[in-house]
Amino acid sequence: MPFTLATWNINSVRLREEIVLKLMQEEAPDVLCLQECKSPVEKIPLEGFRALGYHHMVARGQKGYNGVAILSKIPMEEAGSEDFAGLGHARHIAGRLENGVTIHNFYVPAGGDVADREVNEKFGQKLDYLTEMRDSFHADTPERSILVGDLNIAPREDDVWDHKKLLKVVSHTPIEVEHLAQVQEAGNWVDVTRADIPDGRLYSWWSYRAKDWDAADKGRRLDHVWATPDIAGAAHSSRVLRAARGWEKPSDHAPVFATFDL
DNA sequence: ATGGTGGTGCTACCA
Repeated sequence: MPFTLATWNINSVRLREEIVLKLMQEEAPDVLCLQECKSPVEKIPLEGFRALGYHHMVARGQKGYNGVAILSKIPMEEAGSEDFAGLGHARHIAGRLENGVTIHNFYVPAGGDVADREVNEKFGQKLDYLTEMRDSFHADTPERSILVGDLNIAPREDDVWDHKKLLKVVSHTPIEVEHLAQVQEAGNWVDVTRADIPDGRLYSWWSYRAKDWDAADKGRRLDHVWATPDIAGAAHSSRVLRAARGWEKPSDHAPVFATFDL
């Protein structure tokens, strides 16, 4: 049975319940992975989601910050969560669908403003988080798995609006890109989005601070869909729903989709 | 070189 998955940094699931429902109604992914829910799990507004067929959820939450959730129309059981770098943050949850596919949903630390761990503790935490992700996939090679989320890194030159201007900007520095590449290598992860859409600029995030985000188009591809090689070939129809960045009271991220024929 | 816009929950912290 084919299924469609979407990943979306929602920047408060309670404030943006209406556009989550809109996405569910208009796009109806079978599985919706959210990041930055900014809500304790028990305060996620499930009623409307259930009414649209999303009867299954696995989630981790905390008050005000972080938070990840997987909402699914397909039966799903929890498959663990990790606290990489020992931050005590709700940044990872895993679910296993009834077809045996495991989904890892990550919200990698943003890393603060300065790309130097000596002066910016948050940058060090981001690198450490990625290193521990790498080690965990190295220790336990994932199979039949999908990894999605806001990884807060735009790895390729065509994942940002200006490669040279962003080389020293957190999210596109060489050391972050190298750390992300090591996570990818450790799990043999295939970048499904770029396997599907190999050429051209592609973004999933546009700052709130731009006057006209659409016209300026100073975006970055921070949100990713990866899969293990045993199922990556089943993926197709990848896309970024750019229009969602222009919806009422938008998140600064747009949802990223992929379909798997499994 | 700087400040620009948001969310959360109390005054800054985070993105």
